[in-house]
Amino acid sequence: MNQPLNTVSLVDTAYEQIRRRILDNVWPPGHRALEQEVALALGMSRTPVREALVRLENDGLVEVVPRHGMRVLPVSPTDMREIYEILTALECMAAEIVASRQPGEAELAPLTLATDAMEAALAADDLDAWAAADERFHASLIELSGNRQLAATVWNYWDRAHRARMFSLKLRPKPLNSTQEHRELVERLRAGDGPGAANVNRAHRARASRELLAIFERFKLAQM
Amino acid sequence: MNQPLNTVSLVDTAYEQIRRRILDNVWPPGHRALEQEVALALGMSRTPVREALVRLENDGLVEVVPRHGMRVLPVSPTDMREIYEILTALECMAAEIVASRQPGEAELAPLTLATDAMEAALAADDLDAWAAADERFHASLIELSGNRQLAATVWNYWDRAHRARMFSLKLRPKPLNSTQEHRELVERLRAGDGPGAANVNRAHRARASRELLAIFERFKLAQM
DNA sequence: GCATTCATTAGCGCATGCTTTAACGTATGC
DNA sequence: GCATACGTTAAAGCATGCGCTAATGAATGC
Repeated sequence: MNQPLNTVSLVDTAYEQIRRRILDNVWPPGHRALEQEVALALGMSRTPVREALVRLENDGLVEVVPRHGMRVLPVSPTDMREIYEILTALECMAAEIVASRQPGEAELAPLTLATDAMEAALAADDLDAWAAADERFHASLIELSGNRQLAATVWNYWDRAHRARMFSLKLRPKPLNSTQEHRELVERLRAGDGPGAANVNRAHRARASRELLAIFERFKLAQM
Repeated sequence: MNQPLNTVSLVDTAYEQIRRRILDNVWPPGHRALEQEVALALGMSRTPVREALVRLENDGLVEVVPRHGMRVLPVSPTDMREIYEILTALECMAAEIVASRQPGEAELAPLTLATDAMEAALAADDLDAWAAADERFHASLIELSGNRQLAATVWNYWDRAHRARMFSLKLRPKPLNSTQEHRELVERLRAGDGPGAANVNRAHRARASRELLAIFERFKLAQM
């Protein structure tokens, strides 16, 4: 049994399926499953599942313990702090790179559009749409940097923090400051002010990180 | 055949062995080998080799192409630039974190010792020792940050850049500025000056990166 | 000679099976 | 009752085998 012409390998489907279940909290942090069970659930043999688990372990989403199968890893407050430090550093670097390129309006359009969408979503009280637009903003910034490896690393850490972010979305105060901070960042980018852009973004991330961690502590989401 | 009590798994040994061969340039960039060949070379079956290759591909060291086995990935000048941007961002963040902790002399000792060792190696004209000490300096700084995920990411990118760094070592001018820059960085850390430490480190990295890329271009190490 | 078709082959995706051994329950001793 | 020893079980590490298919080269047509 091999993958026909234009179908993906079982390893890839296993990887995607397991990843989705984890990110969507279908398999919440702490969830355990034996290789055999996963294989059964996905309708394949243990071999491709094992390979997918190797990748997911590498991504920091699961842990594989020899006689106990896989375990979906929780994200502790410490993990979140560490991840946000990394994301802050990388995003500031991205902002500096973009600013030093003196981007034109065409390049900056995705950023302003995403910010507009955030404002609209906030007005419509649609938190999910707000989160999606916010994500688009930051994704666009990263992509504008042109650094593909940086992008790959950022996506990976975003995945790790995804569940916690989604969870906090409903618990935190309305994200009223973000749009203004985004507009300031775009302004710095437009002006070609690298250090300024980095500083605005650092402050933005520091605030968001502080708020998120506060919620974490308050709701004891140590098992998230 | 299974791993007895305190021996590592074949997957782990395969991973380490292949990684070593790549980093030590025994298998240079572009080197290709079929799964079966690798398995034979390491005295095991294809299964553990496949799993090791998945990890190595994730690390960005090799590429696996279905009918052509693994291929050791070259590091292009673009890759190097991207990697150095990432390393700069993460190391500056580490420096800021360390500085903000107001580290005592005991904590800073590994940094000063490594810098001393660099100076001694330079006086003795021992480039390998210099590189090892330089690596120790940067490793200590990262570890002092206490951010384990940041450290893991940095190690990974270091691996990627390792071969190019080793190669350039013999081609570049004597690294005379580094020790002084390191001492300035330690001074900023000691003073608890986070932004200052980050700036010093940024300049340090920017210079090193510039020099390395210049060598790259000059010697057309596109296949490194 | 160059393109196209076809036959051959071998590389690998995946399933399966074997073996080891850690985990757990049970029994025994104190 | 608690600890220790022992037998049982099943999870997973790894080897192997099967079948598919892409790659290669030969054969044919132009």
